[in-house]
Order: sequence, then structure tokens, then C-alpha cells
Amino acid sequence: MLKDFECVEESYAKEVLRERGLRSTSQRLAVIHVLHESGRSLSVGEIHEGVRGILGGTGLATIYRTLETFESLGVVRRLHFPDGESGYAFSRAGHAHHMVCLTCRGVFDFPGCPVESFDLAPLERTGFRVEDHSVQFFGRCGGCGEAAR
Amino acid sequence: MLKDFECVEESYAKEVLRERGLRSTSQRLAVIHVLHESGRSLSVGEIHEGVRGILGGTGLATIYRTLETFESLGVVRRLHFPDGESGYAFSRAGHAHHMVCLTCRGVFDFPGCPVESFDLAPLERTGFRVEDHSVQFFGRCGGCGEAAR
DNA sequence: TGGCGAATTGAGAGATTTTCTCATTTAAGG
DNA sequence: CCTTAAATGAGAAAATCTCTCAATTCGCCA
Repeated sequence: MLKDFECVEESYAKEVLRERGLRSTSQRLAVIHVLHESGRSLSVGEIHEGVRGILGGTGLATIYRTLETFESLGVVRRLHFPDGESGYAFSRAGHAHHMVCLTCRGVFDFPGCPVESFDLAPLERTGFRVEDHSVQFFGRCGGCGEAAR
Repeated sequence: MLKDFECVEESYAKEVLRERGLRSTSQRLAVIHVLHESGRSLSVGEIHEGVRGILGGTGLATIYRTLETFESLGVVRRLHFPDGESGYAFSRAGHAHHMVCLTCRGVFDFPGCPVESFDLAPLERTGFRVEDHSVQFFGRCGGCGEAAR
């Protein structure tokens, strides 16, 4: 099952799962498939629906468990929108930031990192030790920006 | 009531409320008071508890409504932690970014903005129009960093 | 200062979201 | 194949958030 849809994202997820001694179940791969295929960030409900469309009776708990697993593996990322909503998006592990379209919820990677060239010294002089950061841009993607005119 | 505790943060909140034609109720001021006094970000439950400590029987719905109001006014900000939890923190309106201590959930402003000196051109060349951004640093504040040793 | 009208609140019901449990299924190594 | 532990499904339970409406309170104006 799912063989016809297999994509790099799925093989990548499989690899990460294997590395950690976790199983590549059809449910897990379907979540990746749905997320990647949509190209945007999806709510838990949308993911559940999408997975059901492929596999049939998948439990909601499985979706939650899967998202949690993938997030801890860095394969999926949870995004929070200014309006309070949130969604999950596929994301290659490692250091990645995103631009998010406020209209279609599309998620795009962008090159570089604003924090890299930012001087943390004055900040750390306060005694704060920076361990991580998050950067996100919100706006309208090409398609949605045009449609608005 | 609350007169004894009045602080700049409360006067500031009052002013913003008046500007928008909203009322300065004791519940709203108590939320600001609790948030500011704690110096860290608090969950809805913690805020509810704190306000009840000052005013007595305050409804949970009021806390939610108040936080929503203040967030739309830019007086309070909702923060999302890497562990999935979230909390609210006092925040002067305008462009402010935060450092958040992962141990005590303390919130500190930091000077400058990494995005200001970041070249958005290559990003916008993709057709994406940036409207907003968010930047956060996570780590350990002075106190918590030391305690860990 | 007292009264009026509209905004705000309290309380609890209701909706939604997330977690948990445990019997059953299934992936993956031998 | 077979075995074994990991993972899932289903639904109950818990947690979180929203809504409704009568009662209260703020802020304005006389």
C-alpha cells in the first residue's frame, strides 16, 4: 500500500524512523504523504481526514501520537499562526525557518537565517544563555497575493 | 481596589483600553497585575488562580476574554514553547521580541531585531510578500543557568 | 453625586481538543 | 514463517476553550 505514492519525503521519514529504532507503519507514512502533498500546514483534523482517505479507519489518537513522534524527530513542525490557530507542516530536520502564507497556510522554506548574523553578545551579557531560536515570516504567497487584487 | 498595587503597567493598560473605548475593569487590571508581578509567562490556569487570589470568584471565561482583548491590543502576548505548552506574558505594544527561559518561563525583552538587517529581497523574489515576523530566543536565564551547575 | 445605558462579567452548560487505556494488530529481526 | 515488542483503534475520560444570558459595573452626563 502507498507504494504508488512513495516520494522522497517518505523515504526520508522511513530512514529517520529506522535510525531511531521506530517502525515505518502505513499510518506514519500516510501522515507524511498527506502533509507533503498538501504543501501547506494542516490542522490535526485535516491530517486525520487525509489519512483516512488513504487508509480508512485510522484513529485520531494515532494522528496525535504520530505528529508527536515526528515532531520530536524534527520531521514535522508545529506552526502557530497569529490568529491563534496552529498546524503541522513537513520539515526536513535541521535548522530550517519558514515563511507562512496567512491566506492559504502554505509553508515555504527560506534561505539563510537572520539570527546567524545577529550579535548575541549584549543579550548574553545579561546572563541569559541562548540555546535555540525560532524565526517565522508571515505574509501572502505569490498566488494569494495576486488573488487579492 | 488594587490601588495599592497600581504600577506603570496597569496605567499603561488603562490608557490603551481608554483609547479604544474599552472599560478598565478590576478583572482586566488584575490580569495585568498578575502577569507583570510574576515576571514570567503564565498559563491561563495560573492567571485565573492569580486573579482569584486578588478579586475572588472571577470566571474563567473572563480570563479568556481578557487575554484575547489584551492580545489584540498588543498589551499581552501569547508565547509557544518548544514543548508544546503556551503561556501569556505582558508586553508593551509595538515591535518587541522576547527571550524565554525554558526553566522558569521567565520572559525578557531584548534589544534590536535580527530581521531588521536581514535581506528580504531574495525571499520576496519568490512572490511572497512579508507582512509580519516573529523571533524568539529560548534558553536559560542567569538564575536558572547557575542553578543547573 | 446619582442615575442611565451599554459594556462586561459569572456561572455553568456545551463544544472542542487532547490524552489515556487496553485488547488487537502488525512490523521487523531471526 | 514465527516471535515479540511496538504500534494502532475505539471509545472513554480529561482538559481546554467557547457560548449564553441574567446580573453587575463602568463611565458618561446631568
